[in-house]
Amino acid sequence: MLAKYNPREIEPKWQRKWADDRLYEVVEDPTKPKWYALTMFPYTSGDLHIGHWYAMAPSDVHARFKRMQGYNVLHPMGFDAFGLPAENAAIKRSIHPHTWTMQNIENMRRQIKSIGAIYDWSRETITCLPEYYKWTQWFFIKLYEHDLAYRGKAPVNWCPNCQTVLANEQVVEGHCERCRTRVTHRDLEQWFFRITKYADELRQYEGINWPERIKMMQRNWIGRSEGADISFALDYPGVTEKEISIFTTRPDTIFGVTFMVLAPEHPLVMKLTIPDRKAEVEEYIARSQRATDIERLSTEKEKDGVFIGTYATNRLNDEKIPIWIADYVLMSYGTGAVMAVPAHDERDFAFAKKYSLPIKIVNAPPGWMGGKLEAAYTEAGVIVNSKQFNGLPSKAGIDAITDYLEEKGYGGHTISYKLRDWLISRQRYWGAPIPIVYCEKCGIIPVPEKDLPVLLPEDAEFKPTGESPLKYVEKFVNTICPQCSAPAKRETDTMDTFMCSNWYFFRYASPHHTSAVFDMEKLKYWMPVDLYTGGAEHAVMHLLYARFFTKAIRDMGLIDFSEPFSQLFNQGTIIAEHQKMSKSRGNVVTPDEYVNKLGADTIRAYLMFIGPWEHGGEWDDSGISGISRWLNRVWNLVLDKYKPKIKEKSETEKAHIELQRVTHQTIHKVTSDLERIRFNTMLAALMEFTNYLMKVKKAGNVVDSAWKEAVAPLLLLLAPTAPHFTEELWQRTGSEYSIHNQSWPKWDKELTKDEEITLVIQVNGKLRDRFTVPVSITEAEAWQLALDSEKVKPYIGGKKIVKTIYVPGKLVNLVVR
RNA sequence: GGGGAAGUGUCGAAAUUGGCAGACGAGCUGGACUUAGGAUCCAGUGCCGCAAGGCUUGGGGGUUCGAAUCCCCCCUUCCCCA
Repeated sequence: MLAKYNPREIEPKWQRKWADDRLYEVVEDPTKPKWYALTMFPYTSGDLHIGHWYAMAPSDVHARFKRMQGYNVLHPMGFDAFGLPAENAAIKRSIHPHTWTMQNIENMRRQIKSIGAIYDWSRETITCLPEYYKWTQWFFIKLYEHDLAYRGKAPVNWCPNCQTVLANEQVVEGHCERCRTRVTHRDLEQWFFRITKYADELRQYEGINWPERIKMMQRNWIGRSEGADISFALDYPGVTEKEISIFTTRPDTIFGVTFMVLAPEHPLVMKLTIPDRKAEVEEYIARSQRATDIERLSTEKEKDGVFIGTYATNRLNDEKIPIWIADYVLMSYGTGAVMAVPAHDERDFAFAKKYSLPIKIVNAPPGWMGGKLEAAYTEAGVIVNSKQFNGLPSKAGIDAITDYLEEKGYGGHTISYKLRDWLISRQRYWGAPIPIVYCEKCGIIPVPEKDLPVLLPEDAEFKPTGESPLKYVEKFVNTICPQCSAPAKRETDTMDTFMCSNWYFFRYASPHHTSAVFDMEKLKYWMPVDLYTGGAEHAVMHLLYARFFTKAIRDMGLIDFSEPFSQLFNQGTIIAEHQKMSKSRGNVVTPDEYVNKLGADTIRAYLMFIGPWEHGGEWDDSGISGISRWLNRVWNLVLDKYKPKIKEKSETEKAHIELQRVTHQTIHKVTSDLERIRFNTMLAALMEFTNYLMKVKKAGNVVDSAWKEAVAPLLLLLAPTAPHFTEELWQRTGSEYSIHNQSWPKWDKELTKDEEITLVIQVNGKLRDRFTVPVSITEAEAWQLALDSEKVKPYIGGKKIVKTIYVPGKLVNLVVR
């Protein structure tokens, strides 16, 4: 009686053996080509769901494939362990964030191990441990020393009811996530990284293989636009500012300015508002704070605003123009002020119509006779009503007018980005403390390297106060100045967790190195990452920050490459009940019960089979039995003894050649699908191969050695997908341990060649007949076949053949009339 | 609103990139075997039609001998926007 496939028994057995043998521990080996395969490390939320498997299992399959191809493969795993949920758990359930996080890691590590991946656990990296965040702090200081970190004022989300600062993700449609109170803003002194310095370089993707989609998203995020800064004169009693600066991409239309619009939160608004408009302006500002940026920028929403009662002067024609505020101008973009040219901007046009503001045409559309415009004319035209610039095409006008402004000192060429400097201060406990000391005498002093890490004190209060909990830990705050030894205070904000995930992939190269941030030799061997896989939700922030960081430390001379991830691949999202899986929605699908019932190998294969990896999709376990059945068939196919019905080789020639051909075609197909990251079709090919082998087995028409030559590749090709299953079969068929140390099968191109093809006969492009013919068929023979076909004759009888098309190996097409 | 991706059987999806539409699975329908199982094996399964045959890749138009694939317009869904 044949032993049954029992994953519950064999999976833990092999996992134990692989761990005992340290099969997947990896060391630098200059004799082998390296392959660094990285999956985005998970946040320590507590438990793993099927979405984590979807990220980890297929990438492990690819890494295993590379390993069998002879690469020295680094495939590490770790945990993104700092962050707000740990602190919320502390507040809600009185459990210390450290305890909560480490417990979660324990659980998640156990769950991840059940996948059966080749993770080298000796390299595990956890961002909330001092041995890691010491170096996060070290990098902060490097950035500070290179003028890439600075302090500045920035608004934070503030809940007046909870009296606390809120992270963006805690603000839901303008309200506090916890108490539903309307969120307001407050200015705080905070730390920034000067990512904008790299804005232009970050738009370039030379030498890296990234999805167009992600590059597009990053470029949009950076949002470069060329234009001009132009200052308008101000003269308002009691206000020291004598000018106001705007950014525009259309300086060629400056003579058409009929009003100016400031963002409601522009610092000059309250200073410039005349007394009897104050109430109205204040009310508008309050109202605009409720809208999100997306709502404010929507062209569907009717533009509204308020005149603040003051005028600015257009220095090019000395016209006085009224200053308005409107929420379609954002403080965060450009200078927070725009010159409004209603004739040539859609939003300005709508605004001018609504408030009956003048519309002055300065850029004439082709054939314009001086009449009024029905809508804003935003295309290129010819400059009119603009003094000495009249007659210039608008494109040339942009330069001419900007040059003139520059000459007069009223402004000049500039490039504006949507990208803002990266605010990294968090008024939170559970993060890496910013290693800075404030001394009354010496000012801002970075903590010296020898004093790192600045440890998070264990005994902080996590009650929401609106300030960092660290502020109330006296032992932490009070220190001495590293420079003059006078009493001083520590910075109490912690760093954004994106700073931790910014560089973890560097750490895996030498995770336990203590004398420096990296072991340079090892770093040089492994970096950059050859294939980085993860969800598209990190398209901008994490991936952009990691690129910025890499370029920044390159410029410090720490490394000599510019891009951390040579290839990027985004898998899709697994959803459940038509929504993203999340604890709060209660639709989390846990893999544990599936592992228990069906085994990891089945789930690995199923996740890859449901569709292209980049698609993701609804979790639906109804199809999983197809994989189960298939693996059971393979199990029986391999273990149930093959009984050839023939003895002499000559009899078997034709069947043997065909078996070889199918085998080699399968090797070719599986290899190229793995290379292209098309796991679903790879599995379909393996299933077809299995079906074919079942037929051969039933027929018994090849000799035993030929059979074995086909079964071995089947197991090897399946090994990355079903590592435990194939290891067991490999052993049971008496082969040498471990299957995972075997070489990837190679195909012989000669053997893959078909002897016969299907020749398709078309008439006027429509299929009329088909023949199985030898590949060697000549064009003349093909035509003979077509013309003699009984099925074709009725379609050509009595008609004239006007054209013939012959596609060798595929079809003939007769065009008749 | 802007930017992006995608629409193919009952369902998940294939189609080596302009050349046999629906591979491989799921489901369903028959059948075989039966120590009655949600097991295994065999056959069938896009739609209309008794058939010959016709129709069919969200809808409409176009290019081409030939279009799921390329171009234009429209519709729908999903993703991203500190």
